[in-house]
Amino acid sequence: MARRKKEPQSVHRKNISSAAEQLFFKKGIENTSMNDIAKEAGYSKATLYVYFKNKEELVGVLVLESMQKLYDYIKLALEKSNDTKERYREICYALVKYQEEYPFYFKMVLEKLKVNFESTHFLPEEKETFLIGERINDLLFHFVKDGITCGEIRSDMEILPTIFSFWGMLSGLIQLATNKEEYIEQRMEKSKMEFLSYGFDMLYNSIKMQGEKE
Amino acid sequence: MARRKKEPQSVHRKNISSAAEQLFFKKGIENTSMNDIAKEAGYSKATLYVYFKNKEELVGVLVLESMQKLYDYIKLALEKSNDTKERYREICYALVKYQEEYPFYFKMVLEKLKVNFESTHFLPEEKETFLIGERINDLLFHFVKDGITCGEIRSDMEILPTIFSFWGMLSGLIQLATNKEEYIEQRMEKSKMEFLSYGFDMLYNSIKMQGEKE
Amino acid sequence: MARRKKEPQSVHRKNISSAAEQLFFKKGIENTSMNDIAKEAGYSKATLYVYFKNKEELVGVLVLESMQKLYDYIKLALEKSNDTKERYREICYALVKYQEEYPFYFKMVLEKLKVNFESTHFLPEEKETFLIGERINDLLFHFVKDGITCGEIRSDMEILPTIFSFWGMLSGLIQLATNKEEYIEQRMEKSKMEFLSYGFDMLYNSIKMQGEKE
Amino acid sequence: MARRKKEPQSVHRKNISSAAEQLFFKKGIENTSMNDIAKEAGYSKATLYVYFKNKEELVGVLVLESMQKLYDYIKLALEKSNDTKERYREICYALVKYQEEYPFYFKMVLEKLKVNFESTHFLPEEKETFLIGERINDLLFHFVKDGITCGEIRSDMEILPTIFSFWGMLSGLIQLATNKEEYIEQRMEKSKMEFLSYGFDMLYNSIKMQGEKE
DNA sequence: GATGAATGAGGGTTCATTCAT
DNA sequence: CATGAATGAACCCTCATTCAT
Repeated sequence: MARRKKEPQSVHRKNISSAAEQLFFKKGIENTSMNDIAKEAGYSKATLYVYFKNKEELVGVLVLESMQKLYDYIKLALEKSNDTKERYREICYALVKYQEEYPFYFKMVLEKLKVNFESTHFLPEEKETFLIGERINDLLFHFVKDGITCGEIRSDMEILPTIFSFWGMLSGLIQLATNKEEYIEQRMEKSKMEFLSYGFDMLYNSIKMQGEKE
Repeated sequence: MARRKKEPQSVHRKNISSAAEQLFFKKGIENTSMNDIAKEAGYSKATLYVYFKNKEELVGVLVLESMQKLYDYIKLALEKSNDTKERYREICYALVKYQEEYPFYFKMVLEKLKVNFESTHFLPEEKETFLIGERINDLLFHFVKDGITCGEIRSDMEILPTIFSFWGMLSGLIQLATNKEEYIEQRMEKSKMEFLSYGFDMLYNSIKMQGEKE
Repeated sequence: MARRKKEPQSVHRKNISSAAEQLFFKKGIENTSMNDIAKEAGYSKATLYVYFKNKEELVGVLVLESMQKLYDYIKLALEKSNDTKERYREICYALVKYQEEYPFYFKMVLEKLKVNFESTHFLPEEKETFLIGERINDLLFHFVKDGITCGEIRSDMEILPTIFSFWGMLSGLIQLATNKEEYIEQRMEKSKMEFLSYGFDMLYNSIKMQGEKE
Repeated sequence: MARRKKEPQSVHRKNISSAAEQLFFKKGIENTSMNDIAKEAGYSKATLYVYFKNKEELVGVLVLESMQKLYDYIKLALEKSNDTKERYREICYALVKYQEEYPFYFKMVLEKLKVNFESTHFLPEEKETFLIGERINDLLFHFVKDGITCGEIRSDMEILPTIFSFWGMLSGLIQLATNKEEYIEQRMEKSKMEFLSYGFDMLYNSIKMQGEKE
């Protein structure tokens, strides 16, 4: 078999992680074996272990990448407008986009990633993932704060619990919309996006300064 | 080994599914092998396949059973009060209780329910359970409708999308609260239940008739 | 593939352990894979794990068996005569026979079997193995004691250290004779057994009551 | 990475074998991978194969080196005294020291030396080491002969078989003492060295000229 | 000469499932 | 009907070794 050209490490890591990503997307993480990934990437199984310590690290890197992307999406969303409601919507759409690109990571963010402060054996990726998570929180924190400052969001909100509630609710909503898309279309005659819009708007009411006209 | 007394199929199915349920709760579905279940139930591994086509079907039946329980919880919750807000809260607590008892099914409800109900062969006495999801929807439908009728819920809500949004959001919220319990406690100095209460209340605002004082 | 007839468990265990024994004999324990054993025994690899928890247990059982055999050999050796020297020789021959049948266990007895009193996770086999070891010690203890009593062995010997020294020395001698057989034949013009006899006799002098004529 | 300065082969071989030796000592031969060695030595894995045909050869060279050291130890031991018993003891201690420094090589010497010296390609400066085993034998040969000459060792001994028997017995004894150290301490209330002394002395009796008072 | 890159072959182990009895 | 017995296929991972550059 022809030996590979000398390319920077990163290229191979990218090749592998891209293959993995695709398969994870198609079949889920658990149902994707290192064998599958190797085949998809065009490497031998053993080679995978040259570039990644193990499957966990591979997943970790992918999660990290996805969170970075999520951060970018949200940052961009916030820059699109100064209007709070507008910005809120953009964030929601950012989340939808994110979950369409990284459906399993989306799930993981909700499930697995139990942040373990004590755990001493953080993988480097986990540490970074955690930090990006915090930065995303910051972004949202300021978004809510600004909204309160300019009188568009109720002033009696506690910011942190609000952010977290939104996290949980929005991701739950998006996930349900995705998984039950067909059912929704049949029963409500709404497309997934229409349904989501409805849900997003509904949720916004819960924080909107009362008396304000939409 | 002495042959088992001839007992109705349903008894064996129950024995097996009960054992499975216990193990699923303790170790999760993926980490419970058919072997484990057989041992716990006191049957031979092969016998499991007499009563269930495969692991998937076994899971399917359990999911259904859990939904029956959820139905009961919600029904009970609605009977506790006539006040809409009160009833809403009771529903939320019912969901929390349900997810604590059946954490994995809860997850599955949100995920693409892999269990293929069509191909599962139910016993006659199990068949009726099949429509359980719809009955839960009915319950909620009437709850919202009643709330609108008596002026406690905004009249411009579309009931079905509202119900579904709540499903997604509440389950997302509960799941996040469960998985990030520790984090929440450290960052917000709120217990899981306090955090959830905050979230539940927040969400209620989104459907509450405006102008109403809480 | 034709299903096996229903035979008692023990038959299969025996089949497997026999195959393993043969392979261990030919290639050593480390170089024998579960795959090899399965093939040799005519079972599938997975079947091995039906009858043995893992490779370690398989080895453990074989070691136990071999020690049982060693015990039998020594017991028999001691019954062959009343003369101390004669009995000593028989013991030596028993050891030779044992090492020819179980060369790798012989090695293990010297190396691996660090008796670990503290270790709580004794495999059952390990416990039994340990006990058989003790019984073998008993046998030898009485042999030496008897020899002293009837004035054929020096009375100033400390029995336990003597036994242990003999264990180490005899096994070392036998092992060397086995591994260097060719070399011995070329350089000394002695067969392995002749060489061993020389060594055995030499060692006997070290405990023989002085002044006694051989 | 900067290419290495051009240094004589022997330097690289030494670097590599030193690294290997350290690791072998720490983790055993089997548990030390070529990867480990490369890292420890600061070379690339592939480079190891420039200087050594394979792992086996690397081990072979190390074994040889260790035998050189053993030779030195024994030579030194013999020079310490003129008294036969004294010299015998020093030899024993030399062996103990050797086995503590090179535990695995010690084992290999007793086992069927798998290292194929014939097919190993030695550097010129390593070639001379090849006959080291014979030279050790010579040393011992003269020791016994001298002992006989001065009437301290029984004159009816055959020298070569005696030497070999000692080899086997002493190494067996030392190995057992090492592996069963804990057991010995508990059962005999002797330290490893005390036990060994007892065994060494016992064995000496077997060659000592009778009638001699110790 | 030195190495980065790659891999074939194999390690032990688990598990859902099947089938003759 | 119930099961003991058996297995194929897969799992993640490791390692000594090779070869083009």
